[in-house]
Amino acid sequence: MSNSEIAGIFENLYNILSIDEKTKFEALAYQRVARELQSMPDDVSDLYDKYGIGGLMKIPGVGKGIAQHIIEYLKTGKIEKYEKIKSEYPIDFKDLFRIEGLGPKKAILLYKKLGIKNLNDLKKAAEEHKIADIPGFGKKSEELILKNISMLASLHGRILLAQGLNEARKIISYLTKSDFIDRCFIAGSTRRMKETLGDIDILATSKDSKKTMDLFINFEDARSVMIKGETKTTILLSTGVTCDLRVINDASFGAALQYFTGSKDHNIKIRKIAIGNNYKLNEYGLFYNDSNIAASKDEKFIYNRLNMDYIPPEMREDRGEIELALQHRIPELISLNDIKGDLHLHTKESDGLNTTEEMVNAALEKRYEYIAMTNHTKNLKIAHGIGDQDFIKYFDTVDKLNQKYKIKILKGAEVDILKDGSLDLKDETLGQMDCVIASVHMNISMEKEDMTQRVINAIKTGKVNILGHPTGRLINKRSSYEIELDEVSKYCEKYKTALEINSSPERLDLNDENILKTSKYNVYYSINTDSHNIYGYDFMELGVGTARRGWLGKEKVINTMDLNGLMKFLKK
DNA sequence: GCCGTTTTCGGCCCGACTGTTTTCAGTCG
Repeated sequence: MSNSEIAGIFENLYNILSIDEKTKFEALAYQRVARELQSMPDDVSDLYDKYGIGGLMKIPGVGKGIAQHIIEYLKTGKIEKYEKIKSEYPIDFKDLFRIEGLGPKKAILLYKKLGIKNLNDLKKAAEEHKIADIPGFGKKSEELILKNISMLASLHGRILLAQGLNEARKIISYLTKSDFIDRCFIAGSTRRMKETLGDIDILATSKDSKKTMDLFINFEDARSVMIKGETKTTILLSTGVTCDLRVINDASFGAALQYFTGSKDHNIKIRKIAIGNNYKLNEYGLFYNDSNIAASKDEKFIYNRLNMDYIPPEMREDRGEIELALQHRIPELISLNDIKGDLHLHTKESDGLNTTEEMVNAALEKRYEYIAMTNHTKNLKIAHGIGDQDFIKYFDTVDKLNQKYKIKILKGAEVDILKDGSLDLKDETLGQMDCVIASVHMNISMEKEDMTQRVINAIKTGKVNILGHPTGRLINKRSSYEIELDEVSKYCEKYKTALEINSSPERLDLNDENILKTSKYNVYYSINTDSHNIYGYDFMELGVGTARRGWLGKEKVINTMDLNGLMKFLKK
């Protein structure tokens, strides 16, 4: 993967070039490409191999010059321009930037004055009280640096979406109990349903912003106050992430929600379009000749005034959605209400915590039309996977419950895909099932070609309805196994195997990028929770959010079908 | 260095907060 390495180089070029007035715009160009490279699903080296320099120049922000730099890196592992500048400023910017309030200019000043290259150097200099004397710094900044360094150890970096949503909702219910706060909404990456969050953004309208901020800093999970102002306050939560509260006038609500939802790249582009139409867009409104025309209503008016379709928050990543909106081609995305059942559930029979009947009752509360019981198979001993005989016996239980309850309980399994791609149950057993999920759980470190073939072999058995968590990644813990999803998708199309969007908080697998990638093919998806207890059903919103980030409509998702439609799809 | 619903040259998002200043620069999102 060359993308992140090259992005790192361009990021540093930005840092160094941005301090000089003469090169600050050139710096921006490098920064833009750095960000583009990091969010791009395709590897630049593949792109160059396949399409040459023209392929590289298709990347937004990449012109001839930067394309040449990328090629130079791919061929030699170095970029001469950067090597030269780096020898002048051998600074570990990434390390230093972990300190809040340190940016390129201050970092370079610290290097010039004190030779500081990294956090270690910085810590030493601060402890020796050398920082305060440097122009632009002072006693307070020295203290802040020391405080931030000691705090770094306890920061967790990015938290899972599920955690963030939880925390955000807790804050909102805390704030809205007061009588001076009117509206209170989740914004930022949480609203965009990003799989991990670096911070939490909350937006509130209030009659009394001072009182609101005072209330906010007294929230029970607040560990410390980082910034406190009239309109913006930042606290550090005990989970290790920060939470921003912005208080705005009710009259600016729509514009503010648009602005604070982001993403940054999306907003920059939208604001440029506004300028192109002689408007000015900021968090207070959409202005034409200094008169505010579309601020107080909801966000939709802003997009519509710019001659665009409304763009759902989950799509706002500058991945082509703006161009689509300008052509009025924003698709109708799936929503949580479209889901008619959950097709990946575990019970006590393998490693679940609840009985089948308890799981059925919980599904009834969700008003589901159907669910599928899909326990692990014998290969997965750690999860108490069960064998053919036990499945046959278990299906009697399911038959009885089907008599008793007004919900269709499908017989199924999450069958292991063995090393050679065969399935971990006999054909006769699989033949008695309504819904077969096949997943890779063991021997996950294989060469890309072998893993791809393994999964394709499983699909080619013709018994697999759903490919479970297709890449096997665990967020913040384990990267996906090597697999070529393009190839897999072709077979999914041919054998009517749906790709799972596993909604379990740590999985979210397929993720948004892989959904975008595979939806080029005529494949279906199944959004499942992989619940191991009755509370797991609630994770469905994470999977639906991920599907929305992958631009999916409900017509592509099999568990939005009614029971008849679903059974037709599952029939092999 | 890149880019163009006017542009192949002249722009490049924009406002809040902080700490350093004595009117502002740097950072952040």
